[in-house]
Amino acid sequence: MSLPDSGAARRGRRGGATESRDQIVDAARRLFAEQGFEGTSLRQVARAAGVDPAMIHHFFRGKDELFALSVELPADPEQVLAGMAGSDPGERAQLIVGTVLRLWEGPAQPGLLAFLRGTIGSKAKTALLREMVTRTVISRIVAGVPGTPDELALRGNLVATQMVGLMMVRYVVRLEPLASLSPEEVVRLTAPNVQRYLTGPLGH
Amino acid sequence: MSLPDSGAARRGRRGGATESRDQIVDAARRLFAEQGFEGTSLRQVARAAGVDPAMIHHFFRGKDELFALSVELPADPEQVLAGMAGSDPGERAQLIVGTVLRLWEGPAQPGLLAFLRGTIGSKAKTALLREMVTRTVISRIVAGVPGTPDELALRGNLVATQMVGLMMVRYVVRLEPLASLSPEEVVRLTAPNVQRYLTGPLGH
DNA sequence: ACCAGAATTCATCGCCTGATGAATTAAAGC
DNA sequence: GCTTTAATTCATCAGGCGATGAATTCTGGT
Repeated sequence: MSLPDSGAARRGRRGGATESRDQIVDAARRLFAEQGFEGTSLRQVARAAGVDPAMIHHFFRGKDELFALSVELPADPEQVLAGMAGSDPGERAQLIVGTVLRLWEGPAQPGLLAFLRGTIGSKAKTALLREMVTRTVISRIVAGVPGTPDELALRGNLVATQMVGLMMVRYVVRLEPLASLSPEEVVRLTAPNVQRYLTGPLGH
Repeated sequence: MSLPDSGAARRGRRGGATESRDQIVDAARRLFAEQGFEGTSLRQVARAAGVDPAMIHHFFRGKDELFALSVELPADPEQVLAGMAGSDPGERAQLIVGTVLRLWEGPAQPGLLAFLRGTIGSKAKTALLREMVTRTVISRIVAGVPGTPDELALRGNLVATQMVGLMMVRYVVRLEPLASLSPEEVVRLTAPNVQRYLTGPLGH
């Protein structure tokens, strides 16, 4: 008797390799990307991962830690932006757009979406985003570009408008036809304007 | 005995003019803008409005309706975009950027922020945003621009990247110095690139 | 073979959520 | 002044939330 596996999971450690932790992180990444931080419950994550909700607290300190780890960028910014500072400022736009697109087209996309959704959703978290973007991203993008510090800060902001807008429209809102274009075409279409912000004349 | 008004509000209708409904909407707009839809509870809204939580259900059908009404744009898109289709396409960029900035600098800002935070936070709601942007905004922006329909759709997308990016960087993330620039300067700096997307050559 | 420790589930806690219905009070209509 | 209607609060519901602690079962080291 006692049908061995009638749906309800048995208690205690499962047989075979242990992969629950990864499944939790994967499910969390996906759900955070779709619904944001507040919109996603730990029970939802556990259900999607095929796991008991208590497991999440076994592996992580709580929802915040799970979010931080799920959203952790697969490649750290310093590495992604390596080579930026050394490149020719006069041709850097293609590199910038290409790098951003390569990042988003790869496996980091769910994490990046989760990061955006979770971050933009609350005022407090956008402050962290601002710091991070200003210090680690923009500073590298304008490195080596001629101009006063004030001017470079402004040029960095302007480049950011175009890149942020591109990410939002292509990956978050997914407007067509832009969302379906090949990365090469997107670079071709947008890089010239990015280059003008970076090294062209400011204003009309 | 029975201290007449020791903090706790008495039951029944309040004296004087009735303004609770407006206070609820105002508080909701502010909180939705700061914390997004999921991150804001009705009890929080009621507390901020100085009102019992049940009032919200007295005036509105539920959280969704309150959100919809709080976030309702003070001016409808058709009115804001009036004159767009009739303007000279060769000089339209200044009008576009100026219109967007004027809208955001005015009293609509909290509502717009709430709309963005609430909308971007969830996948389902971005679908509605996409429809609305495509049908009522982009179609008007490219009206009268020469080109095939496919080309105009692409041009509209590209204009959207720049405008969305500008809104995100200036009003949501608030990068400096861009966030503190005068609207005129922002128009001067960004309109040329918008104009290229609208009527200039596509690609390098 | 044994045992320490990790993985997994269960039962439960206290709290907050959105929502409802009844009771109370003031305003408006007549 | 009486009656109807709207505004306001209270008490309460069922359900979901994040979290915790104990019980159970497997793995790995020795």
